[in-house]
Amino acid sequence: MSITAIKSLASTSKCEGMGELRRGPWTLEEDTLLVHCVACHGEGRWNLLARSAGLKRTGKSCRLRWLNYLKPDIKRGNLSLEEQLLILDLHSKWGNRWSRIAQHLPGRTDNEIKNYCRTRVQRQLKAEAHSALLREAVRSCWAQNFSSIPPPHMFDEMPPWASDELRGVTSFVDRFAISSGGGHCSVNNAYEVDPWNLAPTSVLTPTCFASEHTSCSNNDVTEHSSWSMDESSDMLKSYMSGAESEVPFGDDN
DNA sequence: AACCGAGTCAACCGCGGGTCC
DNA sequence: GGGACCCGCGGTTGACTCGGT
Repeated sequence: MSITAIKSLASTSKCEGMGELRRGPWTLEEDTLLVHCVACHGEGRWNLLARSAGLKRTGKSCRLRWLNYLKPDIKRGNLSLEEQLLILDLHSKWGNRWSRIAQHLPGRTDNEIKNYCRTRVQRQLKAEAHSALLREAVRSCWAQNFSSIPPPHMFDEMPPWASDELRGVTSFVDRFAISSGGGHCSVNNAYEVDPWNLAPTSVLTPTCFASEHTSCSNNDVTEHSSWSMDESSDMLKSYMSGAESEVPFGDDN
């Protein structure tokens, strides 16, 4: 297709009246036109480039389209584990400096990394909400079965006065949370699948404890795919009685 | 088959910094 | 010095897809 033909297409497609700027998704014709113009004139001077190409787009829009989608060395597809770990690492160092992080991941754009992290953060927040749900459910379970022992803060930050017994239960809850994470994921294989799942509160299944029957399972307890509320409280009781080994899952760490 | 909610991702917006006149 | 313009960054939006019901 000649450049004239492309220009003609771009100027007539869905755009009435000269001077009106097009918005929304880019058409194939616009993409082709932009690629051609960048090949001729190079990157930069985006407003000028947009005008000279006859594109009814802002320079900004052209730049974004080129950098995030049309540039030849853009990588497509899922992020590899190495890339995910690198993002995790760099994000912990630099925070939301997406472009800076992107510089260390050849072929990945800041937009892509930003979207990736946002998705993870949302997932994390949800998981934390689920975690709160679990804590509340266990709290309620506790209230029914261990009413003689005050439960109020046992799943929050441990107060100085907390007994070793209470600390032990917190440990139990934490281990439960980790072990039940991601449906069928132990901590180890969750890490292999997705390093962001390493955060201890990020791996709860939503239905754990929240419904009448739990649906927790993990690699260590394949035989225990369904625990009732009673069974859960039994587990708490046996744990409290010092029979830690009876808790039906091992230490994933 | 239709609907709905969650997840994904391309694109837009606002702002700040740099440069040029 | 300051106004206009350009560029890049990070935040946000909205369309689309897909899986579950």
